[in-house]
Amino acid sequence: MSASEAGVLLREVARLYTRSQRAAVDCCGTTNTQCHILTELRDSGAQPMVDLGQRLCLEKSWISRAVDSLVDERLVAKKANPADARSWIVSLTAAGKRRAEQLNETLDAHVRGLLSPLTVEQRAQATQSLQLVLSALRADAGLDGGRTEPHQLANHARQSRI
Amino acid sequence: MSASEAGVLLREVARLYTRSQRAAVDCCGTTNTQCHILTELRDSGAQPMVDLGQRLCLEKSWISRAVDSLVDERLVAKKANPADARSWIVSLTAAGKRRAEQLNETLDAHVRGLLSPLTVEQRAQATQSLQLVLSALRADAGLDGGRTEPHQLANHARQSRI
DNA sequence: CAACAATAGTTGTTATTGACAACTAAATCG
DNA sequence: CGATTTAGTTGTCAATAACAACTATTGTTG
Repeated sequence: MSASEAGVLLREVARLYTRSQRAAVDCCGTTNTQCHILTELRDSGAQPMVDLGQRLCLEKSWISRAVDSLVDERLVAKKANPADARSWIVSLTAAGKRRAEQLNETLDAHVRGLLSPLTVEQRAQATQSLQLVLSALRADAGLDGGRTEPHQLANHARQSRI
Repeated sequence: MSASEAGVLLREVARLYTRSQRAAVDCCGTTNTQCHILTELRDSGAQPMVDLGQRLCLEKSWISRAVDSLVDERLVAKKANPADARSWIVSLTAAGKRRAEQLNETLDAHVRGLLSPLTVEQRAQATQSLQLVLSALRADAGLDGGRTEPHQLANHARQSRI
């Protein structure tokens, strides 16, 4: 289990889970990222799009379109931000809240099913480890200046123009 | 850390790592999936496309195009299968082998960097857990009849040849 | 052996995820 | 006030992937 296999491991896990998850989410009539936004709004409350983008480490254009699609489905609402006329406050509608709950249950059930072959201890350990990996990924994606490469999300700082 | 958060956890890890990895792989001039195929060929040797698809849990059409793109780059070669005129044996070229090595080193280094904030024990635990999660995902994706949904990849009872 | 079903691979089409660039409008700072 | 930064929108592009329809072979069965 040398560290030299970690690359392949994470890669496979990410790829296969993304696929697996799509099927699970599908059944609620929602796509993966919509689902993310809903969850984020549920957990962090109403917020402008920039915040949403930063929290999810996603680009503003992507957020903009994803949010619009959710607005079309009446799952979220865009309200004018009294503090800044350029920005919208995005929030869950009642239907959005319901959908978010439903999605979360579905996804949790999905993962529970997925990990059901593991023992209780293994599952606990896996959850713990995933948490650590997630923190590391978050740090890499947005919060430090990613030595590996800039990535445009990792900076805000430099990259002013050009 | 109740199990009820596992859904969000895996989801985030998968999403963020996929993104993070793209940047790492990019620098070798290879895309994520090409990278997968190269690694698989390196690890399992020359094989027909069907096998490749089964091993990676990917659809034949996707494999077909991805392999073609690698052939265009002279990283893999398609040779007629003497045992079956319908199929090609896909193998790494010398350049492909080199690229596969390079990619693996790059990805491993990437993950090592990513997980460098963790302690040695945490990393070991994470690797172990990821392995378990991966097995679970593999089982879900292809090898059992996926109670969640069939998924069309779930149907290869035997691996006759090889 | 001929008819037919299954399999390998190709091609066309579609959807999702996401980045980047260019733009508008509003905010902030000197 | 003017220059710059920021929030969001829109357009375009690439990667990832599934599904369906098709060709060509292979395997099976009456």
